Amino acid sequence: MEGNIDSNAVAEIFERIALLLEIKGEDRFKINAYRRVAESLRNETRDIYALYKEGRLKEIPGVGKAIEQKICELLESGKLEFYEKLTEEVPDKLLSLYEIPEMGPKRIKTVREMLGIETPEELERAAREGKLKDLPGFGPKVERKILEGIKAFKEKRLSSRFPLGEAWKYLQVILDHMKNCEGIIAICPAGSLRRMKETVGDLDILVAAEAEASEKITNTFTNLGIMDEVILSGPTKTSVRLKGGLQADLRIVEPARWGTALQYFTGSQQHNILLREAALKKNLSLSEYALTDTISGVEILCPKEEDVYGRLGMSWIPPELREGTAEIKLALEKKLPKLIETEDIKGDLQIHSNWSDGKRPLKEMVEKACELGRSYILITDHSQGLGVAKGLTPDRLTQQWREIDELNEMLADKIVILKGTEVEVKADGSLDYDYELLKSFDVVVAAVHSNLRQDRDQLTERYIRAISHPLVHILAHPTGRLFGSREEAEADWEEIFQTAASTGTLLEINAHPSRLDLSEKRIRQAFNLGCKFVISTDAHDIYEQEYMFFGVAQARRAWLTVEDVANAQSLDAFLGLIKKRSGVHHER
DNA sequence: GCCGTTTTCGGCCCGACTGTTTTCAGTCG
Repeated sequence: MEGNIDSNAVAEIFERIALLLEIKGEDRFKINAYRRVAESLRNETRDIYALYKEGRLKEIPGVGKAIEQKICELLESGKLEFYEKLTEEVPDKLLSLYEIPEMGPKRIKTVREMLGIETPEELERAAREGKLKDLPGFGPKVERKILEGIKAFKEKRLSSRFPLGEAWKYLQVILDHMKNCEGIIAICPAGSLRRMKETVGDLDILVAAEAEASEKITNTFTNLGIMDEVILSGPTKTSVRLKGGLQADLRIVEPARWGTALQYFTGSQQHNILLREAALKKNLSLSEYALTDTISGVEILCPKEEDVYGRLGMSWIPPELREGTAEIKLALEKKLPKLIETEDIKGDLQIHSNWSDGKRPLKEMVEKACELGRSYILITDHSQGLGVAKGLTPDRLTQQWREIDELNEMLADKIVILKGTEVEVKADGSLDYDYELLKSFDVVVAAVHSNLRQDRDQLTERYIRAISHPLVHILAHPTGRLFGSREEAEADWEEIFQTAASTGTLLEINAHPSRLDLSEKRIRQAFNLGCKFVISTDAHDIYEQEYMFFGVAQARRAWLTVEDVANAQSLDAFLGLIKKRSGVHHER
């Protein structure tokens, strides 16, 4: 059973401790230790209770004796005396002051000690009355910036992140706009977009160019059609706000320093910190400009990113793994897994046509799949009960199968079209087609679309019943989340994944950018419980079949390899996986 | 407070930018 404190909740406590210790003026290395553990815990996908019970908490990077004890205390009692003592000294309501731009630990400490300010409201009043500008470390400009910051804070304009798919569309517009600009030797996204994080804070774009070309490139960038305002612009760095609110940063570097610059701007911050620490152990100091020998002071330029990692004795680390977890250690040992790639995907296992709610005829969807080099696809139009999606009755299914047969004949040397369904899981966990009909599909994909707000136990039971059905091969977009409009359904995912593992039901990683479901954390959790996966586009239009790479990226972020993904196998191997499972269950 | 292919003690990423400064502190990524 999952407890009520998960690793995210523990991370939150340690993050708060770090921030409070900063205000208190504690040793900055101790503060970093807490911050690092918080970051590790946010990335931790193993069940923290299990680690605790097995005495393996120290496996979490950054957890030593003292922090291990604190985690134990939290898990046992739900409280932490150290934290409570700390907040007597430094009240935690001060933390909201960190939300205001320009307010860091030193200034928070100052306003508290000199003016007794503890909240944004009190800070705003003092700023309006002009009381801040005379404090040490403040001044008229800081005071004005703080007032502007509070305004943005109140209007909730700060720090909103964009779904990866949206940020990616903006990126395409920018790349398209820049592609004919003279002087660009290389251009590449960096930051969390390059790491394919499911949400993106801002768009970092790196350009390699000689210094003379900088002005022209900058001008091209700031003349973007989708640009709202230029925030700042210099010879090497330009920041703009795009219409819609996303910030985009352009950075121009000389080609000889491309490797270190791309490495630095890709991050994550935690990854960079650990990488730079590892560099220092080899007497090399790493910055975005170069590796510098700390003894001789000689600069080593790295034109390629591979050079940076290579010089540090590591294999190149895929951006999706650069979160400061275990990747640097494994790269040093040259033991990084070979991650799955989009080119490894042999078949797409969720495709809709205008037989149900897809926008295009079956034939066009199949032709696109051929063009993308798929060797098999599964047509998964909706089942009859999903009226809003023109779900198929048995009669219409028969007609559809006739068309599939014809297409299979016509395209026999190119692709195999499998007959499938995205069958509705009803509120009680039963399926929307009867057993006999289900048996006639090549592959059955089950999905929950309605009543996602059932109570937790009911919903869990419903999923388990569906997964345990002997004819269900794949569970589509398992948690039902939709970016910006629907959170993951509340259910006991650990139990559900355990059932999927024991029944051999494959879990879908839905590549559609509005879903990305399972999330990377859930993939990892399911993987640890022994599940296998498929990655499907859930395409409802031709072009959406190209979005496979979004799903593959999430799989990569969860460290999956070809072996973990059923549709990265040949058709025979894939069907073997499915048959084996059905066989086992038919014997019951 | 953590950590160890030079260390169980003595280290702990690096730089840009801004504004308040008289040589640098604070914030940010």
